[in-house]
Amino acid sequence: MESSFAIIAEPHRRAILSLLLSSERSVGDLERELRLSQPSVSKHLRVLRDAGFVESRIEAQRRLYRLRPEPLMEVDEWLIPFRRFWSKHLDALEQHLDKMDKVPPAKGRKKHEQP
Amino acid sequence: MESSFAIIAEPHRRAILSLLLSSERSVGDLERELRLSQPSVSKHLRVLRDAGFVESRIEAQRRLYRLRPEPLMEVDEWLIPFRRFWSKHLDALEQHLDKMDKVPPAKGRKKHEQP
DNA sequence: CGGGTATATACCTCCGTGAGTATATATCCA
DNA sequence: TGGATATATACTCACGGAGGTATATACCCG
Repeated sequence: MESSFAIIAEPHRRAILSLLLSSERSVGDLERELRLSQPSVSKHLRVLRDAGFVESRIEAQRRLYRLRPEPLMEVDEWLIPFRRFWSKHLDALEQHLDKMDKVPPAKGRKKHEQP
Repeated sequence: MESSFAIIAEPHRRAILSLLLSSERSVGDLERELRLSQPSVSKHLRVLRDAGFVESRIEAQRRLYRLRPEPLMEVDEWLIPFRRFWSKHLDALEQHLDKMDKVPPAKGRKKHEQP
């Protein structure tokens, strides 16, 4: 019951997902491409599969893993209000930076601003 | 130098970011809203600030924290190729959006708001 | 100045997790 | 059938991170 966010916090798992973007791969493929031990790859794939990020099909002794969209879509949806936020504020930010660029810091003296 | 993904893997930190969407808040505000000890809140804010997710301004003895857009934009960018991927799987997309839809299905196709 | 408030830091503990080695399971082929 | 290949699981270890308590720091106001 880990959140999708926790799942993709792991760099190797993000790498796996990115690799699977182009085509499905076997555990051995990923092992070589990630330069990680086979059990580690298998365990990451287990986590990803339990969370619905990937699914596998069997071909002979191999298991071919491929992407599934749903969990990352949840992450994408969590970002929606933040996208609204930064599209609202980016203009103001640019204006602000622009002003800082032209006007030297003339305001009241700056004290310790290191919280 | 933790990745933005690791930062937002922590549920309390995501909660902080969501709260800051509506308005800036002091540590005490967040402490009450999260029901977390003050030092824990401060530590999460420290992590968020070091990673650029928030910034603070001083008002009397309080520190008011507000959102900064950049780090979440990086996350958003990482998702771009995956969005392309799942837009190829329109069936699953429709299913998912239908499930998310609060309004009972109107006749025929529905339209979903999208930024 | 001194007491009250607000926040940050130090220190400790506990738990989860990622990595590795060794082993089990499964499938193919000669 | 037996050996080779491919993947999964069991077990262990070490490290980091999140939480709490206690304390330091900073600012306000009477």
